[in-house]
Amino acid sequence: MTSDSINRTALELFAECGYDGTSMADIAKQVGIKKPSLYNYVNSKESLFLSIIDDVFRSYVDYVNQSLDERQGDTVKNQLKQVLISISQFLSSRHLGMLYMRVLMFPPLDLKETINRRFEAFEGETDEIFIELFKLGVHNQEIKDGDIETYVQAFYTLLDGISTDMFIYSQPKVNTKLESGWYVFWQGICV
Amino acid sequence: MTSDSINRTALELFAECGYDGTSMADIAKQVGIKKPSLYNYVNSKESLFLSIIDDVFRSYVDYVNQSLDERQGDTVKNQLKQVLISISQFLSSRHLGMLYMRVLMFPPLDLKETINRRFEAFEGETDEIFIELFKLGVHNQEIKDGDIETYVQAFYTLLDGISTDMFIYSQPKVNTKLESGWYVFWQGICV
DNA sequence: AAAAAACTACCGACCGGTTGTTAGTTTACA
DNA sequence: TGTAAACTAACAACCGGTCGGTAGTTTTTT
Repeated sequence: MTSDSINRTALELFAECGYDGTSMADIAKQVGIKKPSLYNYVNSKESLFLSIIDDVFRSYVDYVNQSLDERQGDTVKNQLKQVLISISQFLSSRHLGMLYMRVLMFPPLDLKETINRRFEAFEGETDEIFIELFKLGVHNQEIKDGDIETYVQAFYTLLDGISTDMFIYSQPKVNTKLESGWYVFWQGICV
Repeated sequence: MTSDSINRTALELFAECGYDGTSMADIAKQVGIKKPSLYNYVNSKESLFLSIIDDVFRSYVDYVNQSLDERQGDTVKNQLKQVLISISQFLSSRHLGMLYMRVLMFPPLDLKETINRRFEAFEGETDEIFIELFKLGVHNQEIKDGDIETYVQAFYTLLDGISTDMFIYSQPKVNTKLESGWYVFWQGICV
């Protein structure tokens, strides 16, 4: 389907070159049609971009949820580490992850507010999951009895750190950083 | 001086709108001159951008060095936390920090290699400092005797996480994350 | 001290090329 | 034959960058 091809290509180019760095002509060329033909499938560059952003956010949340489901029943330690690995995998699936981070940190200026609103709608979905997970860890006596909120925030920060590193350093370096960050984090909260 | 004003304005716009999102006309307008007059001070958009990037990298390294110098003789714990705070301050000076992160993570595609080369030239300058600091901490029996490289990498990851958060969350939220991240990190490595 | 030359700072007009987008027309398929 | 999807042609607006030229100041020469 041409429509799918347009979405795939737009995702790739927006991720790699940014919103301003991607022209409709670029997209059309890579799809294999002429620029005006795009408008049989798309209302505007802006709406194409926004619809793709929605897909990206949704994929992210789904990915986290799914990878946790698969490990349900496992130790909290293993579940948490699995999340770290899953998210680093999601982000390393180049285009999805790249666009996710790019748009979160540096959205095109005129779309900033729109994007922020859409992001916050997704953000809450993951919060609850982690709070429960850390509570369970404390209950199971895997994790030191302390302020849950502190643990969650520290975990998010670790997550953001690794996410960022994926775009700066090579894959092996990122793995080292993941292992190091996780090691110290777990030392910091385990009983 | 007009030349200074151009540099200040260009830094601001490149940071806020990105390379592709900033036109020479935009810069000129904000400086208060017409576009052709810009070219009395600047050879090209590209060279203007690269010279500003160099300034940004240099500022970053200088800032870290200076904030460490001021705390020399203090406990390693305090010195490390000071670095965290200093860098979050540097990054929160909106435009310098914003352009630093933007260019590191999502450089304009045609300048990617050039920028990477310039970054690596600066990167090494901070490495040595941290290794020595952690070694000192172990020697002073503030820090558990373990793999120094692991500690440094975990610290960098914490740093990157907080840096990233500055662009996603509000200042109070970032402070919470900094405190949480630091608390767990230090718990993870202290004796 | 006066005249000439050089320099600085700036601008309007313009270049070739690209941007997102529309209108009207042809092609392919059911 | 009708409909969907592709096309060509064109649009106004903007892009980075250059040109020739004009004031006003500074420096050099006579």
